[in-house]
Amino acid sequence: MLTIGKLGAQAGVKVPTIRYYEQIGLLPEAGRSAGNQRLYGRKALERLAFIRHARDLGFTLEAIRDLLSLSDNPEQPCVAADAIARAQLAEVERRLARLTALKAELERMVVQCVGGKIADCRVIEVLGDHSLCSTDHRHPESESSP
Amino acid sequence: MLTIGKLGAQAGVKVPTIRYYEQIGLLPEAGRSAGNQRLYGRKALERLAFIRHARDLGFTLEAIRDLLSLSDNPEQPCVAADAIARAQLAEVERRLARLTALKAELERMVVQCVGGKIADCRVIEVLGDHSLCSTDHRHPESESSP
DNA sequence: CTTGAAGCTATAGTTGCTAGAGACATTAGC
DNA sequence: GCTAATGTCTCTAGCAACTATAGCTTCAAG
Repeated sequence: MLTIGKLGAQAGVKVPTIRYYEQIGLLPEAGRSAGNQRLYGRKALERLAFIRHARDLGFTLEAIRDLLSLSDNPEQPCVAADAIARAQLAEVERRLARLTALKAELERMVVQCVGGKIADCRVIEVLGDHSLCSTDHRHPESESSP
Repeated sequence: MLTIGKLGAQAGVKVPTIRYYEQIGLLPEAGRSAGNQRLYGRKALERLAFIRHARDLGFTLEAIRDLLSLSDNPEQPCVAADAIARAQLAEVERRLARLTALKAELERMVVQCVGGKIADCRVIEVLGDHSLCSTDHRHPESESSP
């Protein structure tokens, strides 16, 4: 049996994060020791490693919740899991495209900066005037995690 | 003079977001009409467009705060602005590298899925066992906005 | 003059954690 | 056996960067 600290160390997840996952129902409530400390077995470790790995791959907690409930029913068809993974892949591809455009624009910006006064600075100037941009990097369509 | 709605429409920023920017001090407090409604001039529009553009390029509000105060002092040297832009470029490049690795892993995952039962699903299996991965996509080093 | 859109304030919710306070449990060294 | 150092407990609040809601007032068109 593992205490929460050992579990976290083995799975690569911080202790408060584990408690948070329990709180939102991603992990089942752990058994407790005589002194009220959480104790975990191998199954909990596997489940937490699954979550950690999926987070590393950028899945949201909501998607992970679905994937976990799928993995809890091994007899069901796997189309749903496949769909979640494909959606995540599509999301990653959209972000890649967007970041590539941003990179190009930022490069243009810093390359043009010749290092004089702010009044002559291309960085400030370009930020103030979108028409100086080459690509259309508007409409952020959510850039967030991850 | 523009009402907050017109300003938002012109700059491509939602009305509550403008009020939020004012609240956190990114925009100065706007003048008010007789009926206590905010009124904006050309300068406010330029400043908001600057913010919007920088957000589109992924700068944090904190970085934008710095860029704005730089642009308010046009006689200062522009190294600071350049540094902020370069830092943002480096950040974008790190995210690109990471997303590229994620994309490869996700592709491997979905390609291997043959569509049977969950018990045989590669997606679930790979998520449960990191050693099945080809790349080391661990240590997220903050994937967040944008 | 009325109606509907747009504005106002203030508060709470989102995602995925992270940090802190103050109290109890466990373990290592002596 | 004792003490000190960790580790764990609960609870609350905070982060970014907004978004949404409620309940009100003001404005512009017909």
